Parts: sequence; C-alpha cells; structure tokens
Amino acid sequence: MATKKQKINRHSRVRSDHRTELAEDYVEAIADIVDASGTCRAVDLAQQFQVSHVTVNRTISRLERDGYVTTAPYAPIELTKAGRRLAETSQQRHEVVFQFLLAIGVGESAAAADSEGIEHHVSPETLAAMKAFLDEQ
Amino acid sequence: MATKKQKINRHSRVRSDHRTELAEDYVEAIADIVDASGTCRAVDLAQQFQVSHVTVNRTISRLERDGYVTTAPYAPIELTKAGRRLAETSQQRHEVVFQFLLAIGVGESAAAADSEGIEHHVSPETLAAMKAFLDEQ
DNA sequence: AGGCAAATGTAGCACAGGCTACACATCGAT
DNA sequence: ATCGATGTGTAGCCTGTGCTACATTTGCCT
Ligand SMILES: [Mn+2]
Ligand SMILES: [Mn+2]
Ligand SMILES: [Mn+2]
Ligand SMILES: [Mn+2]
Repeated sequence: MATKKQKINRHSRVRSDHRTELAEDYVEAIADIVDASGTCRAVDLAQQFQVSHVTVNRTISRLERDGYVTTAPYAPIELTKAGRRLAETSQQRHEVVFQFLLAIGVGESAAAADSEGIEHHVSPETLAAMKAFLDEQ
Repeated sequence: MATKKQKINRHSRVRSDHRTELAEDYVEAIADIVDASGTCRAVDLAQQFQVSHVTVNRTISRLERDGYVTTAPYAPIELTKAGRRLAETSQQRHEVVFQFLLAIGVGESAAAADSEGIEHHVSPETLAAMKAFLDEQ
C-alpha cells in the first residue's frame, strides 16, 4: 500500500511545533553557552531563559529522556550527537528568520524578539522562500 | 517616578505570546463559525481544532473566566465585546501574515499552516513591516 | 408521544512546564 | 582545613491542555 499522505490539520501542526520548541531553544542555548564559556551549567540556562533552576532541571530531564543531552550529578550539561545536530539546524533556521526580519525593515530588537517565537513555525518551504529573498537582495 | 521601561527577555516574550495564543485562535474560530452558520457549538470547535469536546469545554471555561465568551448549559457559545474585539484584531493580523507569506512565494498550503503559528509572535513593528511590504508590491 | 442519535456535561487521569522552600554538595578564599 | 557563597537536588504545589469513559440532555424522526 502507498504511504498515507496524512493531511495534518493546521492547528495540530502548531501543537506539534510547540512540542519541539523548548528542545530546540535549549540545545541552541547550550551550544551557545558551551561555545562562549567552555561548559554549560544549569544556572546559565536559568539566567538565559529567566526561569528557576528547578524548571531547568525538569526540562533537562526531558531532554535527556529524549536523547538530546547527557547529565551527571553536579556535572555540566553535554549535548549528544543528536543534540548537536538539532542545535545546528535550529541555529541556522533561527539566523535566517532573524536576518529576514531585518531585511524587510524590522529593527534589531523586535527582530530578535519575534524571531525567537517565529522560528519554530517556519516550514522548510517558508525557510526556502526567506533564503531566496535574502539572496535576491 | 518615570514608568519603568521593563526590558523583557525574549524567551519570556515567547512564553507570554503562548499564553494568549489559544484565546486568539478560539475567538477567531468562534467568529468564523458564527459568520458561517449562525451559531457556534462546542462540537464545531472540536472539529476545527481536532481535539476532544472535553478539551474544548475546559478551554471555553478559561475563555469565559477571562471575559472573552459567555456560555450557558447546552447553549451556543457567544463572544463578549472583548471577545469580538480580540477576534477582529487576531483575524486582521492573521490575514496580513498569510498574505505576506504568499507574497514572498510560499504556497497556499504551507502559508496557511505556517501563518497559524507565526501570527502569535508577530509584534506590531513586524506587522507594520509586513503591511508595508504588501503595499509596495 | 417515544425513542434514538448527537451534543453536552462530569469524573478522573496524564504530562508539560511553571513556582517556592528546603536540603545537600562543591569550590574558592582565607 | 574550614567556612560561606554558590550551585544543585528534591519535595510538593499549581495551571494549562490533552485524553477516555460514562452520564445526562436535547432535538429530531417516526
Ligand atoms: Mn525560539
Ligand atoms: Mn489564527
Ligand atoms: Mn494561530
Ligand atoms: Mn509558538
């Protein structure tokens, strides 16, 4: 039988986007922090996301469960191979969205804020359109 | 004392966007359904959002608590003045985002899907930039 | 009027992702 | 070496948003 072309409802798509959103932002942040300071600790993430360290702990537990990070008591947080891969693609997509907003005339500050949410809802097709727009400039 | 210019962290902004997201989509859907068929029942929303009618009930309860709708047992769902106002602005913003995606070359189907998530993260500044882009076309 | 299908309501469950309060571990400075 | 600050862990709470199972109400058809 042919692969069922499952026509996903658009609201279901948004809910699905949101399920992967925190993972994308966390691995992105972890990669950034590791690049900047060598290691990533829970406090760094609490600072970055403006949440309590407890919330970071619980989120990191889910990321570990899902195979994106490894942890050990009192040790820094490390990305797995899958985590690094997700961080890489997320960073690239985020950057395209950010540059695109700048390109259509949005200011630095609004572009930074808006792209943080928008990035997770940009399909490959829309991402390609944004890239094409940036190239044409 | 001067009003404190509270510099909101970008991740906090995204969390805040998400808190109003369901309300925006629901009042938008309710307004659409009322326009199309006269009244809006819970089943219509369950169909629209592809969730159970129980989930709709609980969401509608929160909307009522927050002053966007009124309900009575076994009666259709009605928007309050605040609900209609929110629906109006949400619809307009949604439409701008949708048309903007079409304008940069995204296909109908991806534009419909992506705009459903993106709309909630578009600041007034970015919305204005999108409108300006559409006008220049 | 009676009965059946559909809509609605309610009870009870799960998980994500927030929080405070408190306990314990680590590490640098003295 | 020890002490205090900082970081980390754990317990227990909350709300939002999803579900299934079951009870009740409504409304339409015969
Ligand atoms: Mn983000
Ligand atoms: Mn919408
Ligand atoms: Mn939406
Ligand atoms: Mn979102």
